[in-house]
Amino acid sequence: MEDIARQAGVSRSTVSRVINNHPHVSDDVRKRVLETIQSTSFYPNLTARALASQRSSMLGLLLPRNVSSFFADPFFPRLTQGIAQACNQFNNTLGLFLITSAEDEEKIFPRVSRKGMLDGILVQSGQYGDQLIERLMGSEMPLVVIGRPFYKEDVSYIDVDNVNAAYTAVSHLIRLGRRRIATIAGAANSSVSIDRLEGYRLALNEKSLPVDPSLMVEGDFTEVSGYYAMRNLMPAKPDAVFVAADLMAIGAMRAAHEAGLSIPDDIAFIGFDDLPLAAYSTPPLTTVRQPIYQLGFNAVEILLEQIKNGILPARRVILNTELIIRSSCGTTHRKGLNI
Amino acid sequence: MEDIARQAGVSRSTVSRVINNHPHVSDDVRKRVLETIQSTSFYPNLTARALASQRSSMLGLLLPRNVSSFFADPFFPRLTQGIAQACNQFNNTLGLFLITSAEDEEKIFPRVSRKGMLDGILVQSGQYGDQLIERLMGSEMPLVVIGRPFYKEDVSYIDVDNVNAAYTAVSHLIRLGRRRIATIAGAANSSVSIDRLEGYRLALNEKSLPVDPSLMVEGDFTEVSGYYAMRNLMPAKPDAVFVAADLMAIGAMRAAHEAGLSIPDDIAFIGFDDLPLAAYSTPPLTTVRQPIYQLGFNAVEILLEQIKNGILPARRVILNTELIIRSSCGTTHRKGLNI
DNA sequence: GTGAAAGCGCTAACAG
DNA sequence: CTGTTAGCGCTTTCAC
Repeated sequence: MEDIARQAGVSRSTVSRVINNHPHVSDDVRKRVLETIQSTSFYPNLTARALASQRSSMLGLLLPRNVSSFFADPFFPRLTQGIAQACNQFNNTLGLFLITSAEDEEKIFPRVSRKGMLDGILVQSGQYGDQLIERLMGSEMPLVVIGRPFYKEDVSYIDVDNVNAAYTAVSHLIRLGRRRIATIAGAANSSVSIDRLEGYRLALNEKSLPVDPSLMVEGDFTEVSGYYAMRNLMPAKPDAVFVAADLMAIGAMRAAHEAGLSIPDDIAFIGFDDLPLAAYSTPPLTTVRQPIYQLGFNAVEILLEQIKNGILPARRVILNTELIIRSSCGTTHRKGLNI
Repeated sequence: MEDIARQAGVSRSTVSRVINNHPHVSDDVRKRVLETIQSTSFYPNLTARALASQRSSMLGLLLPRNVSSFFADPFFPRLTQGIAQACNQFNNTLGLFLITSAEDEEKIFPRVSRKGMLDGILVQSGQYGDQLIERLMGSEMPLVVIGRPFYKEDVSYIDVDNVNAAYTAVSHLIRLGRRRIATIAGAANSSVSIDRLEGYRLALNEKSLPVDPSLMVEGDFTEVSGYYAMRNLMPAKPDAVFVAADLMAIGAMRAAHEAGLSIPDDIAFIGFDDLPLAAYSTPPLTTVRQPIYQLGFNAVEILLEQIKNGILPARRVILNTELIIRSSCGTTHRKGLNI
């Protein structure tokens, strides 16, 4: 920078102003500086800039997950993409922190919670009992939670409307004439699972259908868990299943096929996510599309805005979902009523 | 740091020495400093340290991928995990850079290729024609490529032995009596696909079996592409298929089932990856297990070593794979020879 | 509109 | 073994 200041015949301050697009620089000087920057292929040292300006232009993404679920569920890669693209678009760098153990957390926490390395934090909503988010709130770092946190006083977060999504899906099954509607939920300690289960209950209650525990089983978002969950469900003879993830739905349909059930005649399925897979399963899966990429992208936007304007007031953003109707849920049930 | 130096009654240099575990500090002074650090819950500003020491302790992971493949293939999350855990273990921070367009690359390249923000770079081997790795080699940054690069002069890289893995898998099918062995390869412009295809050819050649183009089709690593690839393969009536990815193998088996073929009696399958899914497919999938997590973890180790000791000589590390035999490939073919 | 000067918070010779 | 003194490469008042 010294060099390019000399070459352009100005001071370092002026070069700095040009680089940072400050006003109050005469056009010709700006042009001259820009040219020498071009010719020198100079690029500012980001560390030095961060130290001087107290802004690193780096955002941290914390993923407090057990090892398996991180790579079982396509949700994370997709979310990460949205975040990464947003970071790039707004000229920020993304730091990735996978927290898979308590030791990880102890190592990572001080690194991310003090001013210095990061301007702000995105954290995936953890499991019930997880204290990470509260600890993070205790620090002065701007924070946006992805997914509804359990203790949500004064945190900004972004989530999809899981309750309503599940409600809509199950209501659809009811409308088609299904009456023994089961659900394969996700892990009970995540807010996602809780909310989807809540939507399931709401829809049943609304139509005065019983909420039967023998029709409710739990998986862990993997294909395999869906397969076994479905086998456990068999004795209860459901005529439809609302599954909290496409991957589990695929596994569940595999179990149904093996048992000789015909889909959707004997049993209907609705998944959640709308993975690319869903359109090509046998039969194609009716599912709830959630804007995962948008979730990540918007989270970055919110975080950046809070970094700029202060962390209060906490913002809450809920994105809508969409029911994508394919053939796994059938049309009106064969025994069914007209709509 | 100023404060804690004063509180401990020493100079800042001494505090620095203690923090960085330098020798030549008396035990009692060290202890005193450590105590005040504890009580103050002081944590050094990493940006300042990076600027002063010219080492950021931050590694960059560059993923030059088209959008879809990044989240279709569980390979990436798993790899990322290995890398993230290694970074954490060695007290480094991981920066994630997804490159999904030429503009992305132009924005990201200067950020990562100059000293300042990163100490070193991990880059996923790109596609044929991709110039990113060469550009990166032109910079002075330590670099480790994950996967065999196309132009491999003087780059350090780490890869699994894809040629040998495919050779072993196909040889196994031959040994079981299969004679019309097809393959569903990955995208032709990736080194992974090329190497696996090479191993396929080697095995056939060794036993003087013809390499029949009608038995060779291409997918893109997704389940769906495997499904359609298998349908394209049907007319050629293969009695076995070596599939370059488990996900595609699952899709291919789905197509085979739909066509009324029995696995492994009519047709055998071998996949690649050994995803958790593979053990639970119908039938359980014989597949090549590759140490993806290790790949990532070791890549970090190599990079860190090069950062410490200089980037020359380039290191090449090839990890071994393992054929996991399940029932999708059958035992000796029903028409078969004894082994 | 531009330059001079003072840091940002830490590390690293260099003395002692 | 410890303190003093310069910086690392940039941003940012504050004068002019």
